[in-house]
Amino acid sequence: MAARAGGQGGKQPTINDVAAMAGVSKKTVSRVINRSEFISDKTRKSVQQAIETLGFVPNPQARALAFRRNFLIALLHDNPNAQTVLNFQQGVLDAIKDSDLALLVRPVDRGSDKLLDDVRLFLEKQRPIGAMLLPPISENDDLAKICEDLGVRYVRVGSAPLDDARHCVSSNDREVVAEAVGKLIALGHRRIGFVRGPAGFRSAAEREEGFRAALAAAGLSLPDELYAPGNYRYTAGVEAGEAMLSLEEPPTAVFVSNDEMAAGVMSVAHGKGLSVPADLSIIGFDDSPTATHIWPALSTVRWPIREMGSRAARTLVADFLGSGAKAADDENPVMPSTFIERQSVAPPRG
Amino acid sequence: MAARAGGQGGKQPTINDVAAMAGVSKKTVSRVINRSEFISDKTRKSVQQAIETLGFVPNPQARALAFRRNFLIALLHDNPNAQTVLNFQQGVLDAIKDSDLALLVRPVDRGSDKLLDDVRLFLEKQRPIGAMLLPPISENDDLAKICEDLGVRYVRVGSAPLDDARHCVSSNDREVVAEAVGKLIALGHRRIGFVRGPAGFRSAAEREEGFRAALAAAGLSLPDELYAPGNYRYTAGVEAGEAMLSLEEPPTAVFVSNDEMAAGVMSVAHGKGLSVPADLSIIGFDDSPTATHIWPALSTVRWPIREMGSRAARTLVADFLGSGAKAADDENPVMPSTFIERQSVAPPRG
DNA sequence: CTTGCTTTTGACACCGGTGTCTTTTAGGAC
DNA sequence: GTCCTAAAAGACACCGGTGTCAAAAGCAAG
Repeated sequence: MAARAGGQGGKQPTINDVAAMAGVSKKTVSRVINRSEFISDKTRKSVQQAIETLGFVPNPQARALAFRRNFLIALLHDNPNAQTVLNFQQGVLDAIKDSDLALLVRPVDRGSDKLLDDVRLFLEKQRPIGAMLLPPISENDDLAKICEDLGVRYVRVGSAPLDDARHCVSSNDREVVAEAVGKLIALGHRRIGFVRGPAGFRSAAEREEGFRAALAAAGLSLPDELYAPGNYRYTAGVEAGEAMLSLEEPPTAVFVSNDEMAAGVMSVAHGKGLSVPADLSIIGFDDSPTATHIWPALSTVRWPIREMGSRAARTLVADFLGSGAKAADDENPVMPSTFIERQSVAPPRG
Repeated sequence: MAARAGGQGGKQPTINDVAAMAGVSKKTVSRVINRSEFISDKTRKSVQQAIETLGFVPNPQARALAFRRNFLIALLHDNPNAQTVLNFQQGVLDAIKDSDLALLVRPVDRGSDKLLDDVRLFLEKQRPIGAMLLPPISENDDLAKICEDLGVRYVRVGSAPLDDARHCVSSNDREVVAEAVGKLIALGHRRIGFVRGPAGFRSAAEREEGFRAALAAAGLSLPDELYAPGNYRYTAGVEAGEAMLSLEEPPTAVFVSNDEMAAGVMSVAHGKGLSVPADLSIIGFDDSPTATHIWPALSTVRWPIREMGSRAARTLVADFLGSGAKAADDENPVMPSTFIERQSVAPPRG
């Protein structure tokens, strides 16, 4: 009973059915499907008519076999953060929902020494038309090279340009961080702490550079005790907060490299009876849901990850469809991050 | 240059290469790949040897075409919450990472009147071996029926059993909520507010029933002003909090149907200068990252979504592999949620 | 050494499309 | 009307596997 229900005979119509109905060869139908230009309008119309009538949908597996390419986009990530991945996914799906592409998700383990082999095998098997690399694995040049070798288009997502425009979508973390920190300085803050992201992450480095640039521009320095390492996790924020807020002369403001760690710093402040923002101003990064869920709502930098997802997908699709589609080159691959002011920033006391 | 790099001749070995090397027919190789039992040990070994030597990996597209089935698992969801979806994904991936299945993600729009057609078309095209339905769309019986019709195995995920054990993985929200609320009562709370999830969500109904059961067991009633509708979003929590905490006689504790809304209620409390938990105890649901990011850390019910993902995937795989694999039936399809005590609960004042 | 099974293996068509190359058709020039 | 060329359509192999059914091989019994 199962799998045999439905229309006439219970099977999907195939290209042969369409060909028979339109009175042409299957190759001609194939040409219509693939929008070949060597076809007369008359034939095209009658074939389209038949396709319509039968409700024909080309079988993707067969096409994949013949094309030696699957109509899929692969998303490779090492889950830096659930929200980031899902927002990105959402952006990708926004972009491909009207194409007949589907999204294949593949988490990988950047720590594994089999990383490269895993990815290569995965791409060889699935043969997607394109792959998207999320940070931090987007920073791995070997992965990009594998894609190149395998003829899989790819786009790398990062906090700063990682590759040429065809292969990269990035944000401008550095500038925006500098801008945000500039505002703290303008408010009168002089002792400003910094909590860094994990070593080896380009985003962490970019944010640090933005931070330092802002200090430098104002002639301020960053004492060692106001600099904390971190790993983008809540607990690192807690540790950094505990260290800095126990100082004899604690900072009046902190820039924290992501929202999750910022939440950790804020918890410590609350725990010590400090008022945010009156006693301590905090700025985070990402504009994750956490930023608005905590109290007071966190001033942060909105990272346009969903838009980057759409953009990355459009780049792949345009590239795949060839010159016909609007080339991606005329779009700027740098998507602006923006500083969002909420309630966690105020002038320093006194 | 691209796509032609690599080993000898630059192409993947095919089943024919293996057959030639082992001196058998391709059908025999196919039998080895598919673990057919009608094969002599001697032949099997020599074929496996050849497969090994050549590094042969069967082409999934070709198999999909011949099998009329893709080696994919589809995840259908209507993004109830990013964290939920991603955790579930993670669970699925834990379970399938050693099989040669891949995960296809498909968000759908439950509001759309084309929902059923969309899903049907998607499944007809992709022909995954199985599909997983996340709440709230898992509650839609028509979707399950479509899977059934198309011969796609499916698993529905929910807050209570939605289907028979082969087709469902669920948690026991009701009991655990009752348990959690029971603890509030045991601490001495008598005026306990409730913030509900969206209408039409089974999880919302289950949690409400658990809540009411706990009150009933203690002989307490739920006055109208302590009952707030909600939609699982932060802002709904804020609204509910504003309404309840402006009452002349505000509740001393609230059970909120998810963490995100609980964060909203907590913000309002902070804004009104109320201390949590001294003035107001709050319990949430989900154990999302938000629960630990806010201050004070939220007591909540941990919803085992990742485990449910693994379990759902294992059910599909076992079903697919047939009787050979451990049948799913001997596992209990109800995964226990657990109450987690953190800092947002205390006895009522005075 | 046959005979009669059962177990293994192979030949060949087929899944549903696309690539290549050939043939047919359509048009324009003469 | 004939010839030539470009555009359109078709024939057929092929992508890399699996299903079906027939043939070959293995083996116990006669």
